[in-house]
Amino acid sequence: MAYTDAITALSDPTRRAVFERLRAGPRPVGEMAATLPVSRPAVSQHLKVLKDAGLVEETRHGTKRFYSVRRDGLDELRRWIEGFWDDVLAAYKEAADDHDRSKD
Amino acid sequence: MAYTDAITALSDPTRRAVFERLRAGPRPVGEMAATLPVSRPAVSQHLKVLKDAGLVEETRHGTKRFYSVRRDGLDELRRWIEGFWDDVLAAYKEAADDHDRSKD
DNA sequence: CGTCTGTGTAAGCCATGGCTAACCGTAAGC
DNA sequence: GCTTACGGTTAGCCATGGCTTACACAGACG
Repeated sequence: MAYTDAITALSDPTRRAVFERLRAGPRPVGEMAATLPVSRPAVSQHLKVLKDAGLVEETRHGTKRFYSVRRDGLDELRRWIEGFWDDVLAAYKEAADDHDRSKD
Repeated sequence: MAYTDAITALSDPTRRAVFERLRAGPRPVGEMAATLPVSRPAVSQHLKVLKDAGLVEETRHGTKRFYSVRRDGLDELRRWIEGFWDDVLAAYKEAADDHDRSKD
């Protein structure tokens, strides 16, 4: 059920903004909070949710903590969508075949 | 910003359950509500959200309304994840390269 | 036309959860 | 050992939104 945690975590706009900050690589909390319209504790809370959802991981360097995207977490979500996508295409194709047969 | 609507719509468990019912093809509202733990109006409301998010489309047959997955909507979400995924891999590779260079 | 079937809509209740402010813990630098 | 920098945690407030019940509406059928 991990992909559901990922979707839930990414449903919040602020949390997506936090996550987007990690697109290009690891970032410390304070740096991200400085470019966001919410307080640092809020960012910290969002990072906790992202971490619990398996989308993010933490690396400590002294008193700083760098957060980065956890690729396995993102990949689970990716695979769910691919699977859904495949099923939808298959159902669509099957419906088209049925329609073709009905025309005989 | 359409993929954000898709993620927001899919963040609710019940709404995901509704959406999953459409994996294998079009379904009328009542049939879906019968296999879900919520009332029919609730399902109707969820379908409205999914429709507004571009994830679902409606086809009327007499008094019945068949809902089906709208492929364009799902594809937008798919592409966002693919793009994010590519960026993360690129950032990871770049970091590895930097690390290699620093070892000279 | 009446009625039954299938569904959307409106009002109101209540739980979830995101935000801030205040506080606590820990590593670094002197 | 103080102080400062960097962040996680808690308490409490308030908006969002999902659910049900009651109502409205359109097409099929006699």
